[in-house]
Amino acid sequence: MRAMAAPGLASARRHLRNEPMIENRPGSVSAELIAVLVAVTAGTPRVLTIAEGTSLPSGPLSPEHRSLQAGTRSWVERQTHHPLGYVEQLYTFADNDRNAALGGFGRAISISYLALTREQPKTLDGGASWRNWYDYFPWEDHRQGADLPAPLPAALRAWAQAGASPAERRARKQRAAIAFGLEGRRWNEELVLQRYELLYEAGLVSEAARDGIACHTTPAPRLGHAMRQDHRRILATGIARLRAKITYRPVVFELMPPSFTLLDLQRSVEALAGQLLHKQNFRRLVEQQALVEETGQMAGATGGRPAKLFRFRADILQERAYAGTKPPLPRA
Amino acid sequence: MRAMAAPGLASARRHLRNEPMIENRPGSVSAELIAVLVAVTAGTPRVLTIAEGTSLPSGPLSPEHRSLQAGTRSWVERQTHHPLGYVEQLYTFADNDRNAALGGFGRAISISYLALTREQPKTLDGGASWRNWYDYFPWEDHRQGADLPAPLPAALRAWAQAGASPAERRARKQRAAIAFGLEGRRWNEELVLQRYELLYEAGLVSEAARDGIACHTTPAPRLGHAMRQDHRRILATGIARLRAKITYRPVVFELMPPSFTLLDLQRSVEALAGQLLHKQNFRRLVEQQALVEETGQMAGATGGRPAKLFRFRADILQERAYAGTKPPLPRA
DNA sequence: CCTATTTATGCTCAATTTGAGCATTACTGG
DNA sequence: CCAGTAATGCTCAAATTGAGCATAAATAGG
Repeated sequence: MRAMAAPGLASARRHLRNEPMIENRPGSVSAELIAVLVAVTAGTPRVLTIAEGTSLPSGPLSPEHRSLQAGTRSWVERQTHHPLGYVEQLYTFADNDRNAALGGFGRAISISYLALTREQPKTLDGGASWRNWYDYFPWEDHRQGADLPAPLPAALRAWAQAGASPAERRARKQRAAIAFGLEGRRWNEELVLQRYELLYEAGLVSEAARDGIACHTTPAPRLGHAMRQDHRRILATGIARLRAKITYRPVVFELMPPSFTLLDLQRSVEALAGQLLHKQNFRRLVEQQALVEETGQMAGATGGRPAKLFRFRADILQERAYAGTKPPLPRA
Repeated sequence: MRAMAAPGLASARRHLRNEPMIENRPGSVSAELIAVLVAVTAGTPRVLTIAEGTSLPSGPLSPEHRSLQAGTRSWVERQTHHPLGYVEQLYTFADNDRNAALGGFGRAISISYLALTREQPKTLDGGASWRNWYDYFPWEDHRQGADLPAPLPAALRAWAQAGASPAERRARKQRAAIAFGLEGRRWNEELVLQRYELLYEAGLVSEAARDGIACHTTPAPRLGHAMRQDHRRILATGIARLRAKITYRPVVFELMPPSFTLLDLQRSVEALAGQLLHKQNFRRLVEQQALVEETGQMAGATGGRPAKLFRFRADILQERAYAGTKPPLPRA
């Protein structure tokens, strides 16, 4: 054991002494940047895709990029022709399966970013399109009733029953209950990734079939639109991160137009969270946090009493973006 | 603009069609894994270092690693000779400055991980050592009074005053106030990275001097121990993440021995948070969350009334680790 | 044995925060 | 004028949080 420890430390120290590594370039990989670019348009959360909605936009990391974030920013801006408001690193994946895809050039690393914008008309390059993210995750939208898509409850039961041992069956059952808010538990909108991964393991999404994972329901349900590689998993990661983020940091603002009504703002938050919020409490929260101020103008035809228009307060926003807000923005 | 957009999309699509990229291997980098390995021993939060405490352990990503996390796990375990409880990806950095350090092999990517363990006696390889993390961030420990290290308040004022324009001076002042809880604001223990970055920009840490950043205080204070490259920034990222995490996920448990008193547990949380907690409220929280159960035994000489020993409840723990806890664990 | 000291543990209380709902106001379209 | 639809103002009870008082059970020293 002791002897085995040496190589790791040794090469770490070589780094530190600025000596180049000779031994066949260990750690050499190719790197690509993948973006989960989100906008909310007309109350629908949308994500930028390419290849008929089957891929997230991605591009190789290039030497001229000053930094990873700058790289992401630069080529996403090239594609969408407008600046990104908010960019945040999501996760880094290394996929051994991609060796083949890269012509034997060693392993590939994908560094994914979450970015927020407003959708601009007619700026997309051919092939790119905005898609409702609930096309990929229909079970995540609880704005119209909390019912899961039809085949899900039975399919989850079948999966739990297919466990090899009683202990595994119990564990599966509990896991499904937590993830999907079954058995009297409440739905937790932040468990997007956990739900996707469970469905993958249970063979209920096409990617699982593609990767040779069995399903215990016939005919096998294939929930939501599939994506190539693990892009849907990355999208799930992005959605989960965004849902968590809006509860403690005022990032919704990046998704809103310069002025908006409080209901507009609420609808956007609801679109992201996939859940409806209590209107009066939402207002109370927003107002008490003093994140917005009246523009003095009123919104046109809302269908009822006209609403005041608001804008964000730049000063407060900066502070909150930096330090976060104490009281959460939404809450089921 | 349109024309420029093509390359990004084109190479993204090439990925998707499984075509190898020819053009001089764009995106080829070397990758290393860096670990922020944390333990809490005798009420002190400690981090594993190498090279006399000036570096975090790091090693190249190697082809035999199944995944990034497995890679981190494997060589950290080799060095410390015991299994890691919890491993979580922290952040991925690409540093152009490292080109030289790698002998012109192109850019280097560092993928950092946060890992939690208990310190085991005598298992370290030569050169590695556990260090109190407050050696690197003395301003982060508020357990004995909330006073900042002596030169800080004046140095922060000097930095704010050195802003080029009135607007910049105001912005700097506000930023310092938010980060360090000045001007009647409360200290936010999660802003570890923001504070380190501010001190770096203000020239108040050695790394800034190394990188040629000016300081507006003489003699220039050099707060805390320095580390090589950007390892101190990575450590700050890890501490910030851990401080945030313990408020909504029961990760402290990875740092505790099999049985412990409630005060032991509280001291560990306090060590991480850098702040003291109200004892009775801490108990109330832990008990109400039902995360622990009595072992039936009592702790020996505590100096006063003997305390009950507790252990974690495996069942609840699993669930919480998966879904998170609603009520936060500590709270200033 | 008695006392001061130290820590564990049980319990109370007021201030906030949260979740939910009622009531009123101000528009639009018949 | 009336019905329908939102916006907006307010109230209320439950739950959570922050702080402190009181008591119990040990140890060390006289």
